[in-house]
Amino acid sequence: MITQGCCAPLAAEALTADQAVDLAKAFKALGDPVRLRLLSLITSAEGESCVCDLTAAFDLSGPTISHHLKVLREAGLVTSERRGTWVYYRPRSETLSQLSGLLATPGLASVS
Amino acid sequence: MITQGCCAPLAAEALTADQAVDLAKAFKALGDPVRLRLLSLITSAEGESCVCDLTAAFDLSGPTISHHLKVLREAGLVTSERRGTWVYYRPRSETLSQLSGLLATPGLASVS
DNA sequence: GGCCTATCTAGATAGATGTCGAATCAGTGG
DNA sequence: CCACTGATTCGACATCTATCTAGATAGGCC
Repeated sequence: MITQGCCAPLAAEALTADQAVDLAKAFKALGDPVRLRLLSLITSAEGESCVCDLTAAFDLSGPTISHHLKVLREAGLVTSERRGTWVYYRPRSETLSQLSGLLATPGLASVS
Repeated sequence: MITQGCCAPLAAEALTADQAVDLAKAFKALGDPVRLRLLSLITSAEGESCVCDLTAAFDLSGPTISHHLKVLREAGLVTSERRGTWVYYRPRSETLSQLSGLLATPGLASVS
C-alpha cells in the first residue's frame, strides 16, 4: 500500500527512496498484461466484477487468476468482498488517481 | 513502446489483450524503486539529467544504472542524447501523460 | 597515437515471478 | 451431514530479472 508520496507529480520534486519503494509496488502490480486487463475489466464494469466472470475472460487457470487478483489487492489497487458463494472485486479509485497524478505532466504545455 | 490504447481511461472501456501487453511493459518499467527514482530525478530536473549525476545518486554500480536506464528507454519513458563525453536523459511526456490518463478516474466524484 | 574518463555491453548468478495441479476453505442446498 | 460449486492456498518448476565483475566502445586531451 502507498502510504507516502501522496500527490505531487514526478516533475515537481524527486522521490525519496522510501516513497519509490512504496510506489514501485503499485506499478509493479500493473506491470503484467493479465493484471492490467483484470484491473481494466474490474474498473470498466459497473461498480464491481465477479471472479467467475474475470476467470472466464482469460485462458488461464483459476489459481493463476486468483494469484493476480491477490497481487492487485495487496498493491491497494482493488478491494474484494464475498457475498454468498461469489467474490466481487472493485477498484480503489484513491490509489488509481494517486498514481495518475504522479505521472501527470503539469508542464506539458511549457516543457518544450 | 506504446502504440495502441492511446487515451481512454481504464474506467471507460476494457483493454484488449494487445493493448494490455503494450501498456504493461511501460508499467513494468516503473515497477522498480530504482527506475522510479531515476525517472523522478530525470523528470524533476530542469529538462535533462546526466548519467554521471544519476549514478552518483545511488549506491549501485554504473552498469546497473545503465541497465535500468535502458529499460526506461525501451519502455518509451525517457530518451537519451550523447553530447561529447556525457549522455543526457530526458523524460518523454507524451508517454507519461498517456499512462496518467489511463489511470485517471473520471468518475471520482460520482463513483461513491 | 596513446591515455584517461564516461558509458554501455556481455556473461554469470542469486533471487523473484508466472503458471500449473492438488489440496483446502467457504457457502449452498439436498 | 454430505455433496457440490466457487475461490483461495500450497508446492513445484521454468522463466525472468537485478546485480555484479570484466571487457568493449566513444570521446576528449596531451
